[in-house]
Amino acid sequence: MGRKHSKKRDAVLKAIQSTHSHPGAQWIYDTLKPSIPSLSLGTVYRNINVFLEEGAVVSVGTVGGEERFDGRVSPHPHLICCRCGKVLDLPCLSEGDGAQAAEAGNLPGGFVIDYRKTVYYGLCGECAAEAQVPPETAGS
Amino acid sequence: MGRKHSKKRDAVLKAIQSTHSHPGAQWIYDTLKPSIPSLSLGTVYRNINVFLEEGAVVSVGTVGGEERFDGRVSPHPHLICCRCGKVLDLPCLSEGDGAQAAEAGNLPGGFVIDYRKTVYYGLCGECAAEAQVPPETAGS
DNA sequence: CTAAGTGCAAATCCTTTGCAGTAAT
DNA sequence: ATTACTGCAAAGGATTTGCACTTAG
Repeated sequence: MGRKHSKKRDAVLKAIQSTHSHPGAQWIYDTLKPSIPSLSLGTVYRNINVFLEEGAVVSVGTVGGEERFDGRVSPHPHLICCRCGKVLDLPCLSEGDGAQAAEAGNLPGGFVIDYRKTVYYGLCGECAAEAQVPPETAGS
Repeated sequence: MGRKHSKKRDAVLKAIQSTHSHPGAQWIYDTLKPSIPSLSLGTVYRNINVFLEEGAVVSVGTVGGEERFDGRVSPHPHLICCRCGKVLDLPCLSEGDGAQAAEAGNLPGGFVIDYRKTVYYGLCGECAAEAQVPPETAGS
């Protein structure tokens, strides 16, 4: 139970917190590997799970089969680009705004809500632009 | 492109639409296998992907590593039990209520929203009850 | 007949785990 | 010393895919 200090764990957490890219495990590994050559992917996974338990990191969800994380743990919605998989924050909206409505009642069979996740899907700026003129289909 | 008729495809769709359990591929396979012994899991997966493209089915998200689907395609929030993984509908709330706010503005870099997914996490009635008196820790 | 659908098994991909060695307390 | 942390590689589980065969149009 008692947790010991670990440079690698610190590095993994810092990597997650230092980016807005909502990274997956592989990204963290690739990013840290150059400066910590002895790092292994298994350690990245193990430490991510530690952070999730501690609440130091939250999961944004799964994009293209890969779980993505966020070091900003205050509840806020996310935008996910269906085309490139980019994940963006939507800081303006509080995640709590609608939760009350649901918590107030109408919940099936005594369901107790803990937290909410809201994700908006669509196209990021770049992909929206490129979608106008598809790569190969440069016709029209 | 032209799609042909397929009894197995029909069966998979009906299976998804006939339940409120928001099934995963394996559940669909297990459910249909007895009545269609020649069914294979690969076919289930292939057809699910067809439905997703067509919009006949939507993905609720990934629960415990498994993707879960919903035959009710009108946007509505879901409840997911963190303990048993059960997925429930929250039919009272329209999924559109908050989307406008986000679509109105403040979107980073020209992001274009297509649709939204809202999921509430917590404990379903049964798990909330059982959580009071944990299986092994029958103390207190 | 031609193209789409399917079973089967192998292949992928992401993630977890067992074990033996390393590091922190 | 004791216990946690880690590398490595194998294991696991979900999903996809190639290929030969079947079936719908």
